[in-house]
Amino acid sequence: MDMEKTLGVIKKGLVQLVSEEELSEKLREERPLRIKLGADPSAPDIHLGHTVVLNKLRRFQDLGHEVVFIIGDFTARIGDPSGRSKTRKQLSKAEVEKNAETYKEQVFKILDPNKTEIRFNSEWLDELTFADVVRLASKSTVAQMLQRDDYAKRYAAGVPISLHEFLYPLAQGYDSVFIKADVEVGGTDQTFNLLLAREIQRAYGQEPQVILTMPLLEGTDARVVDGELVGRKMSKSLGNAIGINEDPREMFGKIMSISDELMVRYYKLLFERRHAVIEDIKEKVSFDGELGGKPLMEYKKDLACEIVERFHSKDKALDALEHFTKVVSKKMVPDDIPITIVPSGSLPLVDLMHRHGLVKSKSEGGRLIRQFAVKIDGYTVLEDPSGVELKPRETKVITVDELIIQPGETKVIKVGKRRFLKVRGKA
RNA sequence: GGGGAGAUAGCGAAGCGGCCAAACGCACCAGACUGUAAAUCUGGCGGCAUCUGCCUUCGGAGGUUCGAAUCCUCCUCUCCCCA
Repeated sequence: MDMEKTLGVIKKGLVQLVSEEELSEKLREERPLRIKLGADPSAPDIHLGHTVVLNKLRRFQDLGHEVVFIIGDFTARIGDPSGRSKTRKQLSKAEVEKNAETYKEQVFKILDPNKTEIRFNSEWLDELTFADVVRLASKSTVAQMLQRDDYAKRYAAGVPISLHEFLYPLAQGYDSVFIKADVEVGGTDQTFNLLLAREIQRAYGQEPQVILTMPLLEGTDARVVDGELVGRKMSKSLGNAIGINEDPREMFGKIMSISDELMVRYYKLLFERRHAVIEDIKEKVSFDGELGGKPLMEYKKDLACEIVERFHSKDKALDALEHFTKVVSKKMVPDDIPITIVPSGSLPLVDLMHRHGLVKSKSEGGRLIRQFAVKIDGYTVLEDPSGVELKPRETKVITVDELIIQPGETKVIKVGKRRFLKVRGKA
């Protein structure tokens, strides 16, 4: 493959490249480059946001380069402050090890294991003496550290920054020195760390790594405000992430709940080759979803199917699609709810819901019944119809305090849209 | 070393002796509506009991009071200013 083409593949979809000249230089050496990827094992679930970077690494592997995957077991014990408003908690050694295992297993859903070298940074960071650390720290300044956005913000807002947090980017830079990284890829939130690593490498007499930053994938809660897509980055702790190991149906549902504009973004960042589709959808989004041909929702279903298929299987994707259509679109009861055997006779309903995890507390159960959120076999349950004015509704209404169930009889209790319990009376 | 400010439910933030299980916003849950588990609107959002009852909660430990998130003492932690 010629240089132009190779650069084209590498440059696709990235935000920043420092620098193209250095990269061409390295590529011309015609050796497998060492591409660094750092991972913090404090959040062991890889989500769609991570896959943007991982896909880029895979491209490098396909071009014959090797990925050095550094599990930051040492740095996890320090805590990475990236994009945080608070100091992260520190992990114990045992937790880190367990998380690292989970990480590896997931990362190879995308990366080629034969071209991946896995290292733990405690291997070299544990060896540093205090004098070494002081020397490393002298390579940077406080003013430099405060350039980093999240430090600056926290400092300005009076949110504490522990001194040890300044050591994190330094340690990460030292990782690059130790493994002799040629290239490092990260999200745009890592820009500071990536750049600092170049400085550190220089200070240690090494050729600085080329850095590539990828766009951050917005979380599922991103919305359009004044025509602009705004949203925080996908992150497990913000609760807006879709994990690649998540239950296929759950995954599917989460994708279906994203806004139309975000769908375009996902198509773009997760499936970089599908420009035609994107243009097609974009046009529809701007026309409010009704521009002949395929309805927008179908595109969203396609996206959901593709994503589920990528991380699970075609069968799982089809199952998730069917489940969604059934439960969400048609509001039907799924036919594969596990059956719970309960004593036959008369059972207090709220108790029953509580005991089998449909509601967090009995108080919540009572509230939900009052809000007409509980149905039994399709009939809405009313707590006390005598005092309540019945609104006309499509489903029939029954009054239940006690659920009466005969031996061998089966009933389905539904709470809200997607909490189900199938009970069968004990024979 | 000196001076000042602060710690409230998942988060942010009011309250500053009884009307406080504690305003409001976010998140979350439900209902309506929808192509959608989106947006919007409405309601809910400590637990147990269930016709206005009880128990746990406002950094921690004591104390004052008929009564404290609110006052006092000590402790722990944080921020700011000066040196």
